[in-house]
Amino acid sequence: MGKRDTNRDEKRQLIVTTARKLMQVREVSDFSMRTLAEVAGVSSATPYALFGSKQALIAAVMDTDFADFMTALTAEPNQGFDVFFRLVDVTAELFEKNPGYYSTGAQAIQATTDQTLTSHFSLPRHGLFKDLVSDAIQRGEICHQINPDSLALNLGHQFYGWIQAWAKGNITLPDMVARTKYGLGLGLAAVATEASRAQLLEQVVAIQATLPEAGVLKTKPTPNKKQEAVS
Amino acid sequence: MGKRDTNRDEKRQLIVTTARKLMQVREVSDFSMRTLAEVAGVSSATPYALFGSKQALIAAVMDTDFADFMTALTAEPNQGFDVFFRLVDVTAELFEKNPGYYSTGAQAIQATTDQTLTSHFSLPRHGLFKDLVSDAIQRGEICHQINPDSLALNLGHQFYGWIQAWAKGNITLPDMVARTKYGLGLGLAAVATEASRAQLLEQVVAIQATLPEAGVLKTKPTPNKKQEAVS
DNA sequence: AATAAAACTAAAACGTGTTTTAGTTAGCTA
DNA sequence: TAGCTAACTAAAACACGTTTTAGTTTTATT
Repeated sequence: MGKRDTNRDEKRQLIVTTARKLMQVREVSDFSMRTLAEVAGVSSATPYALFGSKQALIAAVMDTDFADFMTALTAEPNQGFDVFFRLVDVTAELFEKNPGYYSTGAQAIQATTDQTLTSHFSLPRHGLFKDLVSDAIQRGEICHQINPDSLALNLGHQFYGWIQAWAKGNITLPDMVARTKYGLGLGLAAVATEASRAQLLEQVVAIQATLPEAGVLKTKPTPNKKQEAVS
Repeated sequence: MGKRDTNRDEKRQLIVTTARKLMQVREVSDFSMRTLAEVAGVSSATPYALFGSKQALIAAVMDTDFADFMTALTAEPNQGFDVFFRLVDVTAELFEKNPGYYSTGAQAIQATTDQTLTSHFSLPRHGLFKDLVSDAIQRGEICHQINPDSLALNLGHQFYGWIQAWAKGNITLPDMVARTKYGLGLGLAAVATEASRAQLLEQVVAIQATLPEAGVLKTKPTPNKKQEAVS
């Protein structure tokens, strides 16, 4: 690798690092490409030359932490259905440490129409779910008619959806945990073999008791930004 | 209602109608507030005075069709678990008639951070699901420990998520139907009483057979918009 | 009819993401 | 060392959503 490439990589790193800092200061909107360029001491055209778009840049930022994310997820002992629930807990713990960061990232990922970006994140997550499902099938906890791919996709879909709801501020983090566990619990209970099923349903009903009513959604009044004329 | 209000309502109607026309011409981006104002023969400030934001306007547009949507959904005979599956079919049929329109609308609804707008759409849908679940409980098809509110929210969440995936172009319409039915089928099978459960699982497995592999996601190459210098 | 209030307009402005242009720097190669 | 090329810069520009300003019309009230 020549020095040219090295310099480019260093600049990429610099921009990614700066972007991460900006993403962590809570307010999602406090992060424009112009201020990023200014803070990083770089032309505002450079991030576009190096990453292509704001979303691609954010993806690159999150990518650096993604390894940590995956190891945090897979570090858990892998036995029984509880591993799915622990997955949710671990994710929530991670989010709690850096809410602004993950919220910004999740929203950016979801806002993009670039398929490569989304699959870049969805595929590893899907792989993890698929492995967990396959293991459960082999342990005889899930009936063998089930295609790991299809089930994993459904579980991942639910997970992802509630994460997005949290990122948008529609639900709190504990709520996200409960609703995700509820969804995963249902999906698993449906295909669980008789032995595991009863216990799973018991857990689901227990979670259900902690859920707030759906009607109680946070609602703000219509944003009426017209201020009255000051006489 | 005085003439002032009448005029305002007429102007609202005019803008909504024009907006719907623009939304139907397929390309989501072919719809800027400036062109809308121009086509409607109205100042570009007027839609903001009357609706507040682009998203609110789109919500208003979709609102006019929402009644049709709900009647189309509820027109189906309400018996057995099949009603949930028919719900998905009816939605897909509606989407197929006007893909650009519903796709634009769904994306706009999802992009907004305005809670009132989202709940405006999620609440009636949630109500429908809740009613269906309650009915199923009373018919003894779903065990009575289940809280209709919680289950309905989960089913609606899955439904909504796959609709969004379709609106973003991540999956095809038949795929949306299959994956949604798969998800609903699982959720219902989990809580179905013994009698209904076997049949439901059979249907789920049948749907599963039609699902494409998760790995086969549409992927485009990274958007490399740099064109080469023309010598 | 006179006046106040509201609705609407045209036009400019702001802050975005993004692209383009033209010029400069820095590394590589002959 | 000389020259080529990729990388970078500064600055302007574009289109967008949105807001503001100031002026004009329309309606309701007295």
